[in-house]
Amino acid sequence: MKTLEKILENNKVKPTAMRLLVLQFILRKKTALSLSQLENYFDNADRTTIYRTIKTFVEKGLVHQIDDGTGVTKYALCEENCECEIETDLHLHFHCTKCEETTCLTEHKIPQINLPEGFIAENINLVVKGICDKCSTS
Amino acid sequence: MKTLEKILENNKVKPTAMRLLVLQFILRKKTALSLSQLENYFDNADRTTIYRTIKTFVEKGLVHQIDDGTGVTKYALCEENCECEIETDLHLHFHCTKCEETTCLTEHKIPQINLPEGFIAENINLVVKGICDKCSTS
DNA sequence: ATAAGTATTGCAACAATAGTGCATTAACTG
DNA sequence: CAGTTAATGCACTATTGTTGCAATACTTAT
Repeated sequence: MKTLEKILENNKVKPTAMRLLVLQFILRKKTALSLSQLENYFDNADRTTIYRTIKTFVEKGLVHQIDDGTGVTKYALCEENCECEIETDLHLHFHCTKCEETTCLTEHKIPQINLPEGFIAENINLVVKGICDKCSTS
Repeated sequence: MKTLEKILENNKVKPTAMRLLVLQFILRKKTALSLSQLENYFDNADRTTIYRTIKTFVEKGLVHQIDDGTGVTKYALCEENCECEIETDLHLHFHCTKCEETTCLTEHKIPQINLPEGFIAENINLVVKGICDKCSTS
């Protein structure tokens, strides 16, 4: 069990108070979260600080950015040794239309995609929308 | 060769001047386009009218909406008898990072995706980013 | 310990996109 | 032609994402 400080230091991010709080919040949440969720939670903190905190986390490879098709960028913790940017490691994301939560399905890699002649793939984003496990059983 | 009016009428959209112009523009473009592209092209037309025109087209199944990961919604013509909303008909979209155009790869269907227990898929969005055929050969 | 430099934070803006409410105009129907 | 319905234009508003700059806090060399 690593401390929050350790996690930040391992990713070469200086552990400031705000960063520790944001990291703690992300760690607790199982699903991906948006900037506005963070803003609401830390309602006495500055919007810009949260924005830049999360940007730092993304740059340093602590969290990855998710475009789940809602028009709002979501963020979720990277797995250890996660190589989000490498094509073969790309997993798919699930957005529940009922609870509106976005989940990383890290075990579900994106299948091989064939493109027409001349098209060169650099990055793939696959988002499935529907009802998540929690919502389908309740 | 259908007239513009016919296309609109077939989709139960009243053919107004603006709608005909917008449809003509969409038909000419091979790639998906954004609202701001339409706004720039019809620079003397009202933004709201264009906005509502395209919304009408989406509702009536004339065009489909594409989330290409740029944060800006794109629109492209549906194929004849296109059933965009039906899972089996979903094709993938390609966004070129060089020319920034988004293309429908209608021939490339989305492969079967396996989800964990309890997850129910309703819709799938697959966007590949990279270099398109035109940009890779020039 | 202190001065100088660097990193972080907070505040105030701005821009783009998406969307709504309402009045006006155009089109359609009896 | 009057009355109704649909479409348009204008004026806003909200949200998200983003930047510039000043104020603080943190580090490091002297």
